[in-house]
Amino acid sequence: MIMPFKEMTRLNKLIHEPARLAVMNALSACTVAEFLFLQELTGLTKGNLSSHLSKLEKAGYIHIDKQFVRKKIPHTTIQITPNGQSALSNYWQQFDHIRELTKKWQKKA
Amino acid sequence: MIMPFKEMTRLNKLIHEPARLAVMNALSACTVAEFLFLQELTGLTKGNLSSHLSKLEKAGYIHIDKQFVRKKIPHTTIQITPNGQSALSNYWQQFDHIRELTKKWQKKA
DNA sequence: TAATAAGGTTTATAATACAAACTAGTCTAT
DNA sequence: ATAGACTAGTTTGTATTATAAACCTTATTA
Repeated sequence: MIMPFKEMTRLNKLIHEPARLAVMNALSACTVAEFLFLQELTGLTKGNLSSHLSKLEKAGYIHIDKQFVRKKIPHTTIQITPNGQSALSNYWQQFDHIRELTKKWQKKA
Repeated sequence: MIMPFKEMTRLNKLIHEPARLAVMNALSACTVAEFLFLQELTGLTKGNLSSHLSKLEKAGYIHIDKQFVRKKIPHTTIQITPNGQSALSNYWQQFDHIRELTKKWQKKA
């Protein structure tokens, strides 16, 4: 019987963290999202959202575009990258697989 | 349309953390488990497992019983508590719910 | 009796999540 | 025209955390 527990401890933690999981899932359904939209969606504080976004960008999972409306007002838009999409779907695939095995293991044990 | 992203950021983090998620799921299928068995199951180092167990115990999710074989050799057994069982099943319920909503949102958006 | 092993715990450290404080510019009221 | 409040974020400080290294106690082996 294959046991899912080692796999569990090796989940992609960059994505697994709840705030980032929320952000990544939201972004995977949007072609593009604004900073404030993401903030409202997730309920995170600005500072917290900002630092999570930085981490995702550093990993190459999202692309952050800072534009200036009429060259003055900052307006940040965020997109998921192909890299980010595939990391997210890998995460879900792995998670679902683990969950299946876990359920089976529960019944056997 | 209900959006799951705020709920996501509020998942029970004590359980959500991968190492502890593994431990809790393993324990929920065992009436009782030994320390070394858990270590092998999860692949965690002793120190790491020990500190995760302490946190789960402090939360009342597990019960740790330290016995001494022939009054000499330590032999630690671990059980999930009713409290822990219900926290775990709440976690999965919430997680599955969130996942459902997420899938629907993906399709709509 | 020195060395190694078993079964853990404690300590040290590096990374993290988070919010408070800050920045830079705009808008409004007086 | 300038004080005050607002917008859209970023940076900084802090408290918590995950992790492994070092340690402890007893038993076993050489």
